[in-house]
Amino acid sequence: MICKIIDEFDLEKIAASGQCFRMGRLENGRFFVKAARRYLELEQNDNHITFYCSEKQFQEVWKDYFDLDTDYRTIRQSIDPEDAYMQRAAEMAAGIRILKQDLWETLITFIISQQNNIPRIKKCVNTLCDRYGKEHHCRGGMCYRAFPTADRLARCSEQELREAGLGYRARYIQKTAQAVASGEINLEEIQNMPYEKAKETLLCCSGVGIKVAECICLYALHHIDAFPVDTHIQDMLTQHYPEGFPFDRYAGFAGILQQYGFFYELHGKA
DNA sequence: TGACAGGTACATG
DNA sequence: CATGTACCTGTC
Repeated sequence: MICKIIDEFDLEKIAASGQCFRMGRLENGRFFVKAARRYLELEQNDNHITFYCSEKQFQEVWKDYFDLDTDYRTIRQSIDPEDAYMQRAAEMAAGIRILKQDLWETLITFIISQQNNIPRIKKCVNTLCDRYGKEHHCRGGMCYRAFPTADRLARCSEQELREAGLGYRARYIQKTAQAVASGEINLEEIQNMPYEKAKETLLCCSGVGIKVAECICLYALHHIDAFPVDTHIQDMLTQHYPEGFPFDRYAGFAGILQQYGFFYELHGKA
């Protein structure tokens, strides 16, 4: 285990931010994160964060995953002082990070997210992992399941996926898994594309529309100009930005502000 | 009880 | 191209 001092980092908020669906709190107060085929536990005391992994794994995996090289305090400070709504939202949501998640896992989980709520999204994702994910063992005997591969999901029938609780999204996931497994959609190429090109390519996947494509660009590819508009963000835009959101003013970090707004809209404005 | 939940595909005008 | 509608399923 290793300890780091990290500013603007809040595990509770990140777990509830709706970017990832396999992160949560354990009974002993620690948090766990399952990402692609990895598993991590961590603990927070103010800005002291304990990572239960090696320094090597922290450097190679988690530093990047949690976007620890980005200065979120400076970003918050660069919000327009006149923009009272965003000031409020960002203060309330401070500590959230834009994660850099596995592209394949993000693609599937955000197809699942459509017309869906967070508890059920989590349930669906866990069911997929339990049924089709490879089993891994940690030191200490604890075991967990990785997110299933495209090849594995491509071998599932639509009916099988429906029985995993996916509903009408089963067909989308079956087709998208097929497209990725066959190479028709090349995720490695998408990793290297600029934002607009990546978005356009993702839109070719069944079940991926503009909103989901932007979520994938933001939460997996780290294109922080991506700005997914869901029902909550639509409410925010209607109520607080009737003249239009100032994308020019916030160029280069609009996606982070979207995340602050989303969290603020979703988790009470008290 | 029906609307709604972090939308999308597909059919029309 | 813009608008309308069906769609799994659990929850309030």
